[in-house]
Amino acid sequence: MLARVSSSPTFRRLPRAVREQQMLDAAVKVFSRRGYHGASMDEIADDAGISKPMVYAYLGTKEELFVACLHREGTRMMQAIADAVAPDLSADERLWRSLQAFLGFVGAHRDGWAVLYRQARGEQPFAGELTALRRRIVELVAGMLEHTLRSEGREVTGTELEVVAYALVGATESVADWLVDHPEADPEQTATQMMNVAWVGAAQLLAGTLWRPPNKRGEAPS
Amino acid sequence: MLARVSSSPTFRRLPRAVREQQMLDAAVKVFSRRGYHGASMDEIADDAGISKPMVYAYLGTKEELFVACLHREGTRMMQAIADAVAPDLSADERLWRSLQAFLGFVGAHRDGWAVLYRQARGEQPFAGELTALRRRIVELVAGMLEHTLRSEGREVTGTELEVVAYALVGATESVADWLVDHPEADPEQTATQMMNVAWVGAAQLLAGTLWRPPNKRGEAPS
DNA sequence: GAGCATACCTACTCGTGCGTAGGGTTACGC
DNA sequence: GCGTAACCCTACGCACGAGTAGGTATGCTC
Repeated sequence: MLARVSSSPTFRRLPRAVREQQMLDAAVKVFSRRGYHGASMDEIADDAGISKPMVYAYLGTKEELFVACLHREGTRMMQAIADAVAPDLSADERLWRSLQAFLGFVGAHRDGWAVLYRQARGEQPFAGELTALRRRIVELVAGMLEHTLRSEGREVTGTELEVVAYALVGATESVADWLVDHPEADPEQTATQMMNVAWVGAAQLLAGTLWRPPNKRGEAPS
Repeated sequence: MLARVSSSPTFRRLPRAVREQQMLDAAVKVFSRRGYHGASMDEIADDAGISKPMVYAYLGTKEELFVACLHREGTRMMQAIADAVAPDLSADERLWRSLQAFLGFVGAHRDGWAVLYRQARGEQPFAGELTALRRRIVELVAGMLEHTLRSEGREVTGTELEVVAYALVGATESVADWLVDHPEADPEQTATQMMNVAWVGAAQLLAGTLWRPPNKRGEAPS
C-alpha cells in the first residue's frame, strides 16, 4: 500500500534502541501535557514519528510505557543529585549541592518533572512507584539530619525527624513546581533562596532552638 | 416496573438539597479513592444510593461534578482556617493557629484533601482551579511575611518573598500528606513540629540571617 | 541472491463509561 | 380528588481509545 511515498528516501528504519528513546521522549512530553489518561497512544506514536503497533512492540501497554517513563526520569533525577554530592562534604554543603542539582535538573527537564510529580501522584496504579522514590529522598534527608544531630551528641525520635524531613522535601518540591511555572527564574538563585529557608531553619532546629505552643512558649535546648 | 420493592417503605424521595449533599459526599469519596478518571459516574450514583440520571440532573456532567467537589472542599478548608485566626494576633500566633486549623482539617477530612491535592493536580481541566486556591494561600503567607518585615523597616523583593512563601506552603502540604498516610499521628502535635520548621526558620530569615553560597558565605542583614 | 529477522504499516475489534431518551411514581396545592 | 411539578427509574446510543491481526518492505548474513 506504498507507505510514506514523499519525504526523504532512506530515513526510517532506525535501530531499536534509538526508537525506544524517541518513543520515551514523546511519551514523557505527551503525558506531561495531557496527563496519563488524557494522553492517547496514537498521539504518542504520532509524536514519535512512528505508528502505534511499534510502541506496543517495544514498550508494551500504556501502563508499562508510563512506568518506563517514570523509571527513566526518576533515575535521571536521582543520578543528577548523586553526581553532585560527595560523602566527605559537610552537612550544609551536601544540602546545598543537592538543592543545586535538583533544581537545576527540574529547570532543565520540566516535562520529566511534570510526569513524575504532577501526573504520577494522582493515578492509582503508579502512586506506589512515586511514593517509593519520594520515601528514598525523605530517608536521605532524615539520615542527614540524624547524622548531624548524633555527631553533636543529641537525641531525637524517628517520627520527629521524619516530619521535619517531609517538610523540607515538600518545601523543595513546591519550589520546584514554582520554578517550572516561571521559566524566567534562575534555578541557581532559586536554590540559594531555598537553601536559606531550609538551612537557616534547620540549623536553628539542630542547634536546639524550639518553638512551643502559646501557653508555655520558650526556647529550650531539650 | 415496581422499583425497590423491599427495604423501608417511605425512605426515598428526599428534597434536592439533601440529595445534592449525599451525592457530593459520595463523589468526594469515590474520586479520592479512584482518581478522577478511575471514578465512574455509575459508582458515584450507586454510592449515593441513587441512580445516574439524578446525578446529571442535579450536579451536571462529570467535570462539573468534580468542580463542585473541589469548590465545596476548598471552601470548607479555607473557612476552617479563617475561623481560627483573628487579625489582631501576632504573626507567629496567626501562623500557629492557621497550621493548627489546617492540619486539623486535613486530619478530619482525608478524602477531601485527597481530592483537592492528590487528584486535582494532575488533571488538566482542573489544574487551574487548584492553582488558584493555592495562589491565594501563598499570597496570604507572603503578605504575612511582608507585613512583619515592613513593620521592622526592612525591604525585600516580591520574588524572594514568593519563593519563601511557596516553600512554607509546600512544606505544610507535604506534612499534611504525611498526616493522611499516618492515621495514628496527632494533628496537633504534627502542627507543632511544622511550626518549629516554619517559624524557627522564618524568624531567623526575618531577623536577617542569611546563608550564602560556599565561596562567599556569611551572615549579612542586607 | 535466497533466507530470515527486524523494522514498520493500515485497518480493524471490542470494551468501557459518559450522557440521555422516555417513562413511572409520589407529594402537594387548590 | 385532580393537575402539576418534583423526584426517580430502566434502559439505551454512541464516541473514544486501548490493543491486535495480518501483511509489507528493508537490510544483513552466508
